[in-house]
Formats: sequence, structure tokens, C-alpha cells
Amino acid sequence: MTDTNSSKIGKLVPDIVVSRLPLYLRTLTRLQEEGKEVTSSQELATRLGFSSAQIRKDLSHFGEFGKQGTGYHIAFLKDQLKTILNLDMMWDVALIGVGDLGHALANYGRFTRKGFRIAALFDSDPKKIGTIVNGVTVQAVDGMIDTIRQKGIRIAILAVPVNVAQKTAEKLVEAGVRAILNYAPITLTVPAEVKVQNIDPIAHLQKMTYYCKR
Amino acid sequence: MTDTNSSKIGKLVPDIVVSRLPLYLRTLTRLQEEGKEVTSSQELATRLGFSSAQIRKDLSHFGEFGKQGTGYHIAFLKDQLKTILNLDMMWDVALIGVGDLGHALANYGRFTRKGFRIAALFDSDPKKIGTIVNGVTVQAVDGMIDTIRQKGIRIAILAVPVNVAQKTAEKLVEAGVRAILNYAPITLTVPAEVKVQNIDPIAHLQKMTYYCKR
DNA sequence: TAGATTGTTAATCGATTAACAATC
DNA sequence: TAGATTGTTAATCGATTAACAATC
Repeated sequence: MTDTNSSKIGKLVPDIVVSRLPLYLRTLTRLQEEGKEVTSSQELATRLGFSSAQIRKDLSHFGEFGKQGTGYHIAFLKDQLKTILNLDMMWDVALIGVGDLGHALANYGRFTRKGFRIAALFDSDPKKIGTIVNGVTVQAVDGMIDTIRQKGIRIAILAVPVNVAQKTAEKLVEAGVRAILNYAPITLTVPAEVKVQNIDPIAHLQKMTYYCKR
Repeated sequence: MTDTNSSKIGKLVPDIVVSRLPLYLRTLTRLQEEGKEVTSSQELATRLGFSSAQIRKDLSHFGEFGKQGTGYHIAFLKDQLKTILNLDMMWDVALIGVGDLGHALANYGRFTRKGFRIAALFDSDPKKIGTIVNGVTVQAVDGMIDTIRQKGIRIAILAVPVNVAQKTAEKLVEAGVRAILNYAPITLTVPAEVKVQNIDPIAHLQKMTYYCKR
């Protein structure tokens, strides 16, 4: 088995496995920062709170990246994971909604460092349109579809009020967006080929209070 | 079976079921805003993209909330879910790290509306200490443990730089915090009785680019 | 009553883990 | 070689779904 650039033919990789790859990547980067060059499924497992078997199984969906007796060369495995996740390129991202949250996201330096460039900002508030945030001019939502199409943007971050989130998502889909990171507390309805990931701090807090009896 | 205030005795509710309860709550609130008084597992399922069987099974862990032929009374089910999730009270929350993200979170009105009051703000930057954000004075991280203990705060939102996140989490645990919403891109190591939920937008984006071949 | 929908059971499906031969 | 660790298989574990009796 030498196919390391894509998943094994005929086998679909479970979504939950894909979810863990960014965590592996993150952990490898940290290990590297600590000066390590080689790691093992056991070390990764300890760091992440997973089992070592799970890590080996997950990676086995994509190829063979380790050496028996030695483990994994960190720089090599990082590169492989980046390739698998299509992170060997810079992705342009549209950010819709430049309120407090949108503002914080537009200024979040980690996006750029990790290969996600905020290439366009949109808002519907006339007071915000035309202002410059982190070097990018805020545009009217009215022209959003054209701009996103023209720039070929495939990823959007949705930070608009919940009452306009679904409508805005539909515009994004029309504009050709394939992935939406949704901060609005609502389940978006989009075509199956469009990926949505939701971030809702309230939902996370509410889950934890379940365990906080008092 | 009339035990509606807690899970069935002797049966532990799977964590993944607990994760979905806040989404049910959110959807019920939306249905209510649309003027509905009654709903069904099928309607909830369609809204959420789940199966109706899953919704009925999830709810069955906690009691019987519906009526055959009719469905669920929305206000009643909402109340029950709130009780199950310990949301029938106001929770004090400490927010650590008042950078761009922390600032946005401190100003996020939805926390208060959903029963989470930002009761204390902490930062280590002398320029921020003493400033007031959304009516709360930013305090030095130095006195954090005492303040959290004194106020009996059980929930913390961690929005500090990644390099101090683990150290800060340990202080929070020492102060008696039982639940941490972690925005730093690192897997925190905490005692088993402390719940951690992670929010990492980069991880979400990286998951989606896996499916964005190009 | 007839139609609708629940709560639950059993079957199915999928993910995790334990164990180990292979081999560095 | 001896020790360590991989990749994979098979077993286990757990979650989801289909189906339906109960009943509103």
C-alpha cells in the first residue's frame, strides 16, 4: 500500500476520522515546537486523550506514514496530513457580518498563518460599508454574490444575526460557496454538496451545565 | 415511567445524547417564535437534519414528554429540557483573556439572555486591567483564583493565547471551576471531573477543505 | 372511529479497541 | 539481536434506525 495522497480507492473515509485529522496536525505542530522530530501513536494519543489504536487506524485510511519500532517522522506526517486536507495552498475566505464577532475574526491572525486569507468582508449596515478592517474594505451584502463569484471564493464564515442567517447562506450557495463556518445559532438548510460547520458557544455551555449539578 | 427530572436510574445518558439537547432546545425556541405551540419528532428531525427515531430515543432517556397522535407541547418540552440541562438558574461565568475575541465574547448579548452572566473578566496585560468592558472591570490574572473561589464561579471561558492556556486552565481548576469553554487551539489536560469543550475555527475550516477538492 | 404519533424493542450499522504478526 | 512500534484483523462496544404496539 503506497497510496499516500488520497484515501484508499473504494473506501470512503468516515467523517469522524476527517474531523480528527486537524487535531493530529495541531498536535504535531506543537511537538515540533517543543523540538521533537519523531513521535509515536502512543505519544499523540496521550496528548489528545485518544487511544493509540485509534490514531493508527485513522491514519491507515490514507496510507502508511510510520516505521515499526520508530514511530512517525513529525515533519513528514505533517506534510502528508496537510496534503490530505488540501492545506497545501492558500484558501480565500469571505466573512459576512462585521459586528463584534466578525471584527474579532477579521483580526484573528491565526487564519492567515494557517492558510486562510480573509479576502472579502461584507455587511449590510451602511455605517460599516466602506470601513477598512485589517486591510480589507467592508462591502455591501448587495454585491456579495457577484464579488464571491468573481473572486472564486469557496469558503465563507457566517457571522450575521440569526434572523438573516438562512437567507444569507442561500446567497452564499448561489455564489458558489462550498463550505460555510456558521456562527449563527441555527441549523442551516443547504444542498448536500455544501459543507457546514457550526460554532455555538451557548450550545457548548449548555452541554456542560448538564454535568454541573448544583 | 414518570421520572422526568433526571435520567433513568442506573442508566447513564450517553454524552452524544446530551450534546444534542441544546440543539433541541434551540429548535423549540425557534418554532415557538414562529407561533407554533405543538411539534412532532418528525418536524424537529426535519429542522435539524436528524431522524425522528433519534429524537424520540434521545428524549426517552429522560422521560416521556409527548402524546401519541399529537406530538410535543413546545413550551412544556422546553421547560423540561431546561431543567434537565440545569438551565433553570443563572450561571456566573469567568472570562479569561480580554483580547479581540474576549472583547467580542464579553459583549455577546446572547450569553445573558441564555442564563450565562459574565461575572468576572481577567487579563494579564496591565493596559487592560482596570478597564471596563460591558459593565465589568477587568482584573489581574494574579488575583483570579481568589476571586473565582470567592464568587463561587463554576464555569470559565478561556480566551488566552495558546502558550498560557494550559497553565491558566490549571489555575481555574484550582479555583474550583468545573467547566471550561476553551478557545485556545490546544488539548487541555484537566482532572476527569472537569468538563472541557473546545472551539477552534481553524480545525473546522481544515475539516471542510478536505471535501473541497481543487 | 380513523389517523397520527409516541416510546420502546430488536436489528442494523458503524466506530473503537485489543491483540499480534511484521519489521524497523 | 532485543526492544519498540507499526498497520491490520477480528472482537467488542455503542449508536442509529426500522418497525410496531400502544394510545391520544
